[in-house]
Amino acid sequence: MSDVARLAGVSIKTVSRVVNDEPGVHPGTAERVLAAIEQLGFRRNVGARNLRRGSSTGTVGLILEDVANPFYSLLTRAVEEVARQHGRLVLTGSSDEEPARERDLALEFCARRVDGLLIVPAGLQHGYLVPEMRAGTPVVFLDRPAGDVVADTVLVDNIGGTAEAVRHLASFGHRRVAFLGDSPGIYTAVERLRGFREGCARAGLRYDDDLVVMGPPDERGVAAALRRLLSGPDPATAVVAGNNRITVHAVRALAHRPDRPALVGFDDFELADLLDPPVTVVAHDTAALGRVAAELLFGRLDGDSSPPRRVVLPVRLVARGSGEVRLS
Amino acid sequence: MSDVARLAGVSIKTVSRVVNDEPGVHPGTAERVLAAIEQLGFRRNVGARNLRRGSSTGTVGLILEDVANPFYSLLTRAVEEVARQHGRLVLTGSSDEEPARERDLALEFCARRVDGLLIVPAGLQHGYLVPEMRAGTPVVFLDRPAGDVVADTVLVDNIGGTAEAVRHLASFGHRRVAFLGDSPGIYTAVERLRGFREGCARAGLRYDDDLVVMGPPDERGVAAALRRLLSGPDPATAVVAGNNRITVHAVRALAHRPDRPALVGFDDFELADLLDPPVTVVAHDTAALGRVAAELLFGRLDGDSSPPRRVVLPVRLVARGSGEVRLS
DNA sequence: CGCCGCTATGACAACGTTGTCGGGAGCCGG
DNA sequence: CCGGCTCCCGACAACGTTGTCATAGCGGCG
Repeated sequence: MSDVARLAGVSIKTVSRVVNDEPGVHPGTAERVLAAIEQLGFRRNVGARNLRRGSSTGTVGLILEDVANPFYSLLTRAVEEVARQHGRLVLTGSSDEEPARERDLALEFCARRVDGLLIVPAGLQHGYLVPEMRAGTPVVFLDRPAGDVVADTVLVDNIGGTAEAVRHLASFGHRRVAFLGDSPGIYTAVERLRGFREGCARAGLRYDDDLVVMGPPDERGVAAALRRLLSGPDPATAVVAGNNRITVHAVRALAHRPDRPALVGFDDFELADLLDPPVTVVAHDTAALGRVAAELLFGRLDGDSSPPRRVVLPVRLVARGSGEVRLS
Repeated sequence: MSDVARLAGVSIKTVSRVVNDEPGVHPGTAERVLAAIEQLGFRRNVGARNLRRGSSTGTVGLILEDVANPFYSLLTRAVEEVARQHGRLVLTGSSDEEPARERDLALEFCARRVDGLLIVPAGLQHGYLVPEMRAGTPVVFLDRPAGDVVADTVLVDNIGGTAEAVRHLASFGHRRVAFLGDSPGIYTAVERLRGFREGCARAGLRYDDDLVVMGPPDERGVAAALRRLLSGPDPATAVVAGNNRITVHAVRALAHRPDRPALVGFDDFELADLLDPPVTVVAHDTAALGRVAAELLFGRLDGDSSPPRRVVLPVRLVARGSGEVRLS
């Protein structure tokens, strides 16, 4: 900036005025300054500006499990869009479901003075955020609530969704319905399992521990679980898959089996309608999840200081075929 | 920081020393300072630190077309991973294929003094980056080269890939092969069209303008194009789809047609193997694209000042069924 | 006992920017 | 001719941090 000032023959304060479109600069002077800026390729240092003004850094942080997962990438895009409307940039980070990594990312973001944080929690301990929140950084949790801090939270109707999936399957005559869930450390996995039990109870199915498998959604694990669930004297005739990864792995594992069970997946996914059979899912508006969370965050940044809100977005069962297998 | 100093009964400089693990602080003093830091929830302001030290901001910028597209989200994840290994955070932004938006994002990133930029170019003019690059911000272009600046670039073998797709289809007897490409303003679309023509020439097929449709990859457009290509007196019997979006839309449009053409898509995508028929694609290592680009960038940051490199990653045809329809 | 050197600490300036304030030049009216 | 006003502009401090340098205290050694 001082280079620009020297070249234009003015003080740096005048350069600052021009850069900020402040009034009270002679047009001719402004022109000289702009020419100097152009010539030197000057770009204002936003960091220094924020330091001096004590103002917003114009960034928000987004922490999720894995951007490569289409569910989260949709969410990322939605957040980015709202951020753009509010003139903010987005710092993203994948936690890989590791609480320590989530924590490191969040604290790094805070050290960079993000205006706010959007977090898909990887664990249940978020006390580390308390000082930051007290210092004025709003935090919104997405998809899962935090274990031990009160803050805005946006969820989908996990319980209602899986319960509905069970009801749907039971209405086609299934009595042996299995549940394939993510690791029991994950909130949504536990909630969906709860919904599953609730659905069983309502449909008058006997809940059977042997029909539940919880674990990380890798291809081999899902395939092995399915082999077990579909064998034995009293095999499952229908499966509820607990999230998009598990559903996809299940579809792949079942592709060449003659005795395919009925299948309903949680989370919609691209091409579900083109598989054979098309996959019935409990769908929700993923983009809305991100959008609502981001809008809550920006509401806080705009001064909304009402008590923390918990928003639960509805789900709906999309019947496509894989879940409508009538038990003979 | 001065609050911490006051509480610990030391000067801010000593606090700074403690925060930075500098030697020469009495253990007892350090302990008092750490206690004060803990009590006040103090977190160092990285912005101020970078300002003073004139050092790296510890962030890199990534600009691509749309994170929600699985191709780009894979790429994002790969970049993030490399960045993490180098202790950097990633600022992301979607350009939506609009040059102005790409430019705004890039300049915002530069104003925030990112250490480097990774860009999937949305247009052909990148002169706006010259001052930044001269000022020392390394830039690496991914997936497409920049129009008018020389910089590191990582591409996939677009020409070889489509040429191979045509060769493959021709080997099954197809003579009327169509090409469905993205908008002609996009580098990869043009390159892949070139590869298509080259493939036609090598396979002894007559190149026919009527068999080429270029345009934005929306569902309706792709469906309409396919209707046209597959009708008339001399319809196409095989189709090369120019990218993952187009392939997916094509699969959907063709799903319920009796006269399905053979299909080869560019870019692999999840579930391609489970569709009916499984989709033959020209695959490449998307994560490697991001990884190599990011590594090039960090190489520059580590002082590599060799001439700009252009890396072209190989592709390979994955035959799954949709492309192996022998013409009767 | 005086000087050296080492340890632990603080005062100060500077990073790039902007808010505050003060002042010079020009103009007007009295 | 002078007071006051407006228009432009610059000097200076401050944001939170760290590099440089100075210094007080203290033990050891000749």
